[in-house]
Amino acid sequence: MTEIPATDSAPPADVPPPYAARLNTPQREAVLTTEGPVLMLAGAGTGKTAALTARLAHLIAMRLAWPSEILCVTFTNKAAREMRERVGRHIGDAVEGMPWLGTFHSVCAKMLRRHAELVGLQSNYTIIDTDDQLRLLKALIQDNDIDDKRWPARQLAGLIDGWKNRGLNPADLDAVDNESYANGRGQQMYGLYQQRLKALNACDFGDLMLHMLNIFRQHRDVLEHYQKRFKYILVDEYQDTNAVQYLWLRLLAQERKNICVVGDDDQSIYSWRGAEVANILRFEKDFPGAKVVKLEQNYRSTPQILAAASGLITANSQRLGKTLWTELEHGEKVRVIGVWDGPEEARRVGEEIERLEREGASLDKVAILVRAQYQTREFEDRFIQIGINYRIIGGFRFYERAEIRDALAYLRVIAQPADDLAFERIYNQPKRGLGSKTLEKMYQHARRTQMPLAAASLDLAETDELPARARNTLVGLLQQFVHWRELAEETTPAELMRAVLAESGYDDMLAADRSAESAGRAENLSELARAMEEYATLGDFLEHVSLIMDNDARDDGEKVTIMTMHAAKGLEFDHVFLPGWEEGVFPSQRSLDEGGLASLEEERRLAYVAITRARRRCTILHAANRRIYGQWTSSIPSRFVEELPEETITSETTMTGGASLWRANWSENEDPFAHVSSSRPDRSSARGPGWQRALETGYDMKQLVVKESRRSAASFAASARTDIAIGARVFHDKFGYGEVTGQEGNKLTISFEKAGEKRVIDSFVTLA
DNA sequence: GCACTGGGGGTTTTT
DNA sequence: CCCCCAGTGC
Repeated sequence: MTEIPATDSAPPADVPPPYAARLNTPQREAVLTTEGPVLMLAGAGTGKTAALTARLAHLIAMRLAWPSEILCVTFTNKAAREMRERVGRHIGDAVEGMPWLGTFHSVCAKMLRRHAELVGLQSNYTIIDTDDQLRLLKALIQDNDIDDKRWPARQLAGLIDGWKNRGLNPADLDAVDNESYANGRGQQMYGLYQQRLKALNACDFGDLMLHMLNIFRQHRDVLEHYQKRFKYILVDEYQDTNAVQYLWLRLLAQERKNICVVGDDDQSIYSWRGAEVANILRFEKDFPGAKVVKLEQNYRSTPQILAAASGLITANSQRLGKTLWTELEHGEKVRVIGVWDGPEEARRVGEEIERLEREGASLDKVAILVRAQYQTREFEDRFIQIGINYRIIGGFRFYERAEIRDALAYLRVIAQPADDLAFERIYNQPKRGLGSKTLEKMYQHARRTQMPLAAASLDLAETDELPARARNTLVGLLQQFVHWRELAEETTPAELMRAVLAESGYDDMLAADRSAESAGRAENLSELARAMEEYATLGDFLEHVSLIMDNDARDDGEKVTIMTMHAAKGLEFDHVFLPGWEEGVFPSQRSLDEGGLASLEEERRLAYVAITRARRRCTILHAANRRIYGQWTSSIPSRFVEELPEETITSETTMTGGASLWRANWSENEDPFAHVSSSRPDRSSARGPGWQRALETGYDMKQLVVKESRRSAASFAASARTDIAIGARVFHDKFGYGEVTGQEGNKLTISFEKAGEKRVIDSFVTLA
């Protein structure tokens, strides 16, 4: 995160308290304006975390509130952790007494433990994750004879999440919402889902907020209690709040109005999961007389990087408007590099990183930020090949791994015998010969008797409903659970888990598994046990696990970070590489197809976030050809490249422009593309003289780019080869011989003799 | 109950 | 192209 600035132009009036000493004027204003609503508009890298933590320290140091009387909410555990750490540096151990510093969800979970009965739950309710949610919904969909092919559980889960994000209970849905699932069964299914959760004494992530909002709305006494308690409210990343969070905050802040929100409308990149930029845009209306403080001095990036990002974002229409500036000395311009294709892009980035290494840069300070997860692959392949250490953030998180979820499921059943979802997950894991037939009977019985699944199973095992083998197995398993429950009373959670893994046969299963992953799985489980050491009770641990799903990979050595732009928000790196700036990749095809202008503007904000992660150097790349889902597609540079102010960038290319220019400069028989489809690791030797000439004369990419990208897809088709027609027999380096069955611009559909039907770029084939 | 095969689908991600 | 799931066959 942003460092506190070392210099400050404004002289302090008195001797400032230590927490305010290094703040600039607007930062200090945001810290010292304790009473009334404050909107802190903090641009990227302007020290908002410093200001926020100083404000917390100030409130406590001035005795305006006890730590326990301050509500401070963030979005991620990481942000909460960092805040706690930094506040701790100012106020010392008192930070331990800040029970209400946390994520929206953890704060709500804590409140809900106290008031669970008001929404029909017990205080030891389970928080289920997406996986459980999907399994539950799937069962409900099938029970209600809805075709889950046409109406997948994923979709319903998405809709329900969306409704909860908007603060809507089943009864609040309008006709349109209701129609959006299975021809008017949205409301019904949402209602059934909520009932089922209640029966399981469980809630999903969305419920944590929604239940508390419902409680605040229906129980004035509870609301007033918290309104009185929280003398000051601080909210980080306010531009990311969704409707339910907004409503929740507004209720809490209504009484005292001492609410300080921090955010940057230009960094709002989560609207697709319910965040509403409008919340920050209308703060002044919601809280009349709000003090607005703008943090505009950037301490992170060079003027060039800042200017490039600022120039880009001005293309957006809906902005509060800020002008970032910096006192940092000039650095390098943002580099824009055009390459031929994806593999070359990865090679190029690899070379650049090796160069940085030679210059003494730490790999920890280098990041590759991509639009979508699939883009990471190319870099991973390349880095393995040339031996650059890297880490990929995202993808599967620790607690989402199957073995971890299995282990947790055992613990959940031990802690809460009524946790059907957990029991269903492990009743036959490791394999005990209990299958779907048995499960069906278990469920039947559970439904009839209104018992939890585990209890019903025990009951069932005492009848002749099940074959003897299944009966014995089931009884044995349930007896183990009785034993483990006793064990839980007398041992630590970590010890308990080790015992469970050993006694359940899970360890044996992994040991017997000869697959490549099994060793890693066992390793993950011991890591889990290690993580459990710090918890005193099983309940404590389970609560933390369900809320803290992050895994900050252990740091072993310097590594280049590869991650999505979304995941990079709030981080900074000396050197940032931004590959894949092509129409359809970034901005993503989907944002272009759906969502209209708003969605495009969100992509642009994402570009802004991405560029502003860079402290020293920022390199943007785009490729002329990319393989997407196995199909080669020619691509034009992203419109965002054009929108970068010309004076802030330098452009270079390893080609003389787009594919069409190649063709203009080169006769077919010299086949300038030969090197592309070759799999030789070093292709430089395959570059024709024209390639070299192109590099030597240094074509001005910028101009070529503009010309190229202003073309419509249709005009691109004009550059298609005229020597190939449907029915032509052609040869392709990779796919062999085939017959052209379709032609669309420069893309051919070819029925290959061996490889089947493929879509390829015309320049990749020769007439046979 | 388990191994294989074919079809479908595939942004961004936190809690 | 690759992964996941569902459905089929043993």
